[in-house]
Amino acid sequence: MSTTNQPGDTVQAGSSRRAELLALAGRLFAERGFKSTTVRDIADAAGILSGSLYHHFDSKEQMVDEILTAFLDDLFGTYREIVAQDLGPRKTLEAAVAASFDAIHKHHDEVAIFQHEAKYLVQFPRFAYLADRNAEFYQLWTSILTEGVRTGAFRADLDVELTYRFIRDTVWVAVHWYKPGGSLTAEDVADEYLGILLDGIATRRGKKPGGKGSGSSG
Amino acid sequence: MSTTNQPGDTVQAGSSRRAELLALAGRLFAERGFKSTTVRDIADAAGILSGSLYHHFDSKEQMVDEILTAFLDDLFGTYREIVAQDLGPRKTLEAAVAASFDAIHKHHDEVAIFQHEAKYLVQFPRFAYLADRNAEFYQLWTSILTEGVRTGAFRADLDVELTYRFIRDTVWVAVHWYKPGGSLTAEDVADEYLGILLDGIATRRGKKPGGKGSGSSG
DNA sequence: TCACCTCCCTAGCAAGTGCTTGGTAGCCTA
DNA sequence: TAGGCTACCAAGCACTTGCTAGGGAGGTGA
Repeated sequence: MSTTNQPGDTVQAGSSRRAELLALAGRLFAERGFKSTTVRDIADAAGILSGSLYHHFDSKEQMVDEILTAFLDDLFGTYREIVAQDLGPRKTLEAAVAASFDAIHKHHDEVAIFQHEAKYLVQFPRFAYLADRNAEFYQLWTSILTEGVRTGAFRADLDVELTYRFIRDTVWVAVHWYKPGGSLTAEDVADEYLGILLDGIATRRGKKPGGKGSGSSG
Repeated sequence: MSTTNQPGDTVQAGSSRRAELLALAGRLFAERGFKSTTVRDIADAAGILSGSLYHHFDSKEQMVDEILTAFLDDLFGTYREIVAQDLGPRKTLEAAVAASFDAIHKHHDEVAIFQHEAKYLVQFPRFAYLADRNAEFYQLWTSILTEGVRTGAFRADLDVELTYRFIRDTVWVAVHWYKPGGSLTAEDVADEYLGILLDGIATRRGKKPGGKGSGSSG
């Protein structure tokens, strides 16, 4: 796209009406899924006809693309800031978890879309960047965990790969039940989760740390 | 449906061809989602035409209904057996987690379908039973946790509601990455997860002396 | 031989899909 | 007052969707 509109071009990204439509589309994509949301659904929600959407966007794909790109740029910017602060493994993990729950709070629809649609969308060349983001995400968390094991902040017998998956999943899947504006703030949830993740739910009973979970303690 | 087939009825549930088709449909529903899987996709996978599916099934909905019903009957049967054994909170939790990962191993597609489609399907009267199952699931886990807090097996300051969500989510979302036949068995994964859930990933430092970490940073 | 069964095919319908085309009303600027 | 802009509508195209109607091949039992 050139810097000035050519006749027939869709509207510039700055338009406020465009932003409204994107937000509406995001809400529906998050609720019903990308494929299951029709352009007529989006248009109905906006009070216009489906064809009119194509004044603003080239395609339905472009809508979800813009939503995800903006969100991921923002989220990974935050992650990089956290890592750059060099807080040590434990504090870095705490900050990254908090930032993730904060993202669920502030960008609820976007997180839901990313979580549900990335696997499907990434197969299309247009969305190849989603794979890069996933790789960066993996790198971020596993290096925190590995460093923590090295320094002794985290248990030496930790399976970093599995722990990464558990953290990733638990954090993002919270988008299913976390409601912005509910009684629990994102901070509350992050604190409670970090409590479980770092120290576990069991009480200490003279049990040796580092043992596998199935030790007898009736 | 009556006990004998009427002309025009679909085939009885016992047919082996029918079971094959159900398994194929389950695989596709799990991979692409229920709405995004077309009857032509299923028929293609089976090497027949889409219309021929309607010899075996009344509708696409019936397919997913049968898949979910059979799976949930099986899963909740297992849960009830565990609870009936009265093992105490910690062992009950361990057994329930293990049973859940085992379900992911043995009924991978079904778990994926349940996890992704329940929220959408439950809005239709036919699938109202999904809400009952969710309620039973909630009851199962929160009573284990509450009992554990009462007996002192779990931390007194535990937020049972939140902890329930974390456990539920982490367990089921593993269906995304757990591959039956991979290097990790469902038991391995369950053990590792229980290790994190019960004792946390952090080494003991602030709480009690005796951990090997020396408090290097933050 | 015949009815009846399972399993599948051919052909197609009505509704819904993303998207396109040509046009219009109102606003702003020179 | 002409020209260009934004935002939309009306109509419809090519295709996909779940599902249906009617039929036929091959097997089974009486």
